[in-house]
Amino acid sequence: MEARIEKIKQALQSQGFKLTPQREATVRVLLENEEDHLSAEDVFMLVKDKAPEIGLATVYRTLELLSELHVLEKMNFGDGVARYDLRNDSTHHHHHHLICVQCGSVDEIMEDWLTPLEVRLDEEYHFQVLDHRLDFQGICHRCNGRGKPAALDRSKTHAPT
Amino acid sequence: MEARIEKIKQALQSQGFKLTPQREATVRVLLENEEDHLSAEDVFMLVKDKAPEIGLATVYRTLELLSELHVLEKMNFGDGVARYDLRNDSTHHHHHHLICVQCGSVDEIMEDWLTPLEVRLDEEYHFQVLDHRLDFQGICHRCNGRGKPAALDRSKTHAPT
DNA sequence: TTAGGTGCAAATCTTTTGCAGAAAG
DNA sequence: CTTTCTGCAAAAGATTTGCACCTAA
Repeated sequence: MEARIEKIKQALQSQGFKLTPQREATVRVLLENEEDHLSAEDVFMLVKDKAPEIGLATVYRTLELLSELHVLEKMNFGDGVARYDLRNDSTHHHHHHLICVQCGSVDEIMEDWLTPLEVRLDEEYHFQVLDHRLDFQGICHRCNGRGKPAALDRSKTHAPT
Repeated sequence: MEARIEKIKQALQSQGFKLTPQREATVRVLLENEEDHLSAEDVFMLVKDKAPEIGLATVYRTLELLSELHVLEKMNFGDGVARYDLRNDSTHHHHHHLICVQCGSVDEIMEDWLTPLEVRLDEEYHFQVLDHRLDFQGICHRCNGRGKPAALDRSKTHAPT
């Protein structure tokens, strides 16, 4: 935990930004809720517990800044709010989501299934892939009663609102 | 063109809705700009040429209604506005987008590359896929100077704003 | 002391909604 | 007539911005 904060601190400082108490509180909230896909409002309410004087605008500015530094990923599941996801270290981050149309949950798959496709894109479409995102809409294991699959054991979940 | 409007009219009427002049003008704009991914505002401005008295709220209501009828697909590329895409007939629609981080263009791939993955999702993740969406961020053929690939000849493009 | 940061409130932008009147079956 | 639909204006909700003050190298 501390090591990851230190790393984020360095990412900020390398670009001339500071890890202020407000930013640190925000980062801690993100680290503590890494399994979820929090919205700015979610983060704001959680940060208020640690630093009640913080303003919503500061949270937005922090999330925006961390997104630009590629510490966070800003994403949109179509529910009207942006959600943010910490990127794991320096390794490629793969965004494969299982979005349940019934309960609204979002599970995240940690495997990368797209490398072969990226090769094809380069060769057949002359497109140089920098990042990707893959979302599936459907019925999750909770709603279809088939039980939790072993493959999801290391997944992140964003519970429905 | 007329045949497709007739089909949409039937989709509306089968659910007790009418193809009003405003809705028809909206649908015609969508048909005439099928290669683009228009926002509600885009559609509104184009519809005004045909029917200057139309209100923005009507456009929003029409787009929402057509999305619910699965005539349109509502999507979000992270630029702050919802964009709409006509679905092709009754066949499955595959949403594979090449989003250029440099010029902002969005090309659409019409192939479906994900069927094998959907099988795996069912078997390994107990997730029943209803729909999917795959976005790649990167540098497009226009920006990297490698020329237009033959594979893109039947693609849709949403030009940068 | 100087650039970066913050909180607050106001502003902006997209989208939705209430309402009274219009259109269609 | 009764339901659906429309335009307008107002409202709502998310995000951004202007500004005066603050805080660290």
